[in-house]
Amino acid sequence: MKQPTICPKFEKAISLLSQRWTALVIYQLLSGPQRFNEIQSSIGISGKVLSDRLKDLESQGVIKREVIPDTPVIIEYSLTEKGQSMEPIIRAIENWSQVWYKEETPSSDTP
Amino acid sequence: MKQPTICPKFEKAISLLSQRWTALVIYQLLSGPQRFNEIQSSIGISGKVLSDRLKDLESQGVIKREVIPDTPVIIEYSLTEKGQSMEPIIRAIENWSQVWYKEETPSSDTP
DNA sequence: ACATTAAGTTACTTTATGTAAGTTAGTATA
DNA sequence: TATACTAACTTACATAAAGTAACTTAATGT
Repeated sequence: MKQPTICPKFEKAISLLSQRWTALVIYQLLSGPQRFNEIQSSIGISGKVLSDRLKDLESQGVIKREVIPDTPVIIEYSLTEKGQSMEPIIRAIENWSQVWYKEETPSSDTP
Repeated sequence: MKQPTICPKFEKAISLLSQRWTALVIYQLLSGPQRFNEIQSSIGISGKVLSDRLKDLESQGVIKREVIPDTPVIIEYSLTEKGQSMEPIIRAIENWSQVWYKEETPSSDTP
């Protein structure tokens, strides 16, 4: 028995953002257009899932895929206006995380 | 080869929010303390996963679980200060969704 | 005594994600 | 000319997360 009374637009946005990696991909592209391998190595996602996500985000109009006929061909992903307009969401998350997560000592320099 | 250069605090926040249902649970609790079944039926989540999420969010200090010794006992979930402070994130998502998703005609009243 | 309700839990199935190897096209190097 | 190399993916297979439905427990209510 499902009777979610939640606004369908909001639900769509939530289901987009609560897919794993989606927010990180968008975050990454906020710093400018990037290529497949750049995104992959900077956020540590598997090629398979990144490929899925990029297709998905492209079909939703959040990012665009551009083929640059260099040799060999370069494929560049960037945010559309729709994607760019998600910046406030990402910044809100970033801001919250700075307030609520305390510094750790992840460095194992001194054993 | 993983070398994510992303701020660990931000990553934590993202991994919290990109778990399915997490944002909707928080959204739901923004309108006040609620009981298990209320949350379940309002967002359409399964009991199993809601149970998981509530434990998770509680252990992360985002929500609190309160046992009210009525008869039978009432269990009420509400946002902590940490949880409450996620409101700007949720509102940013809400706002974006209103701008970027156009009205649909989900009603099948007129075939 | 039997049914009902809230708040879960359990067992099992389906879907999503991860891993690693393979593909394709176009050079670059031996 | 043959072998290597790189970017951008795919594919096949393994593991983890989510969904479904039935079950549990404790305390009523009929």
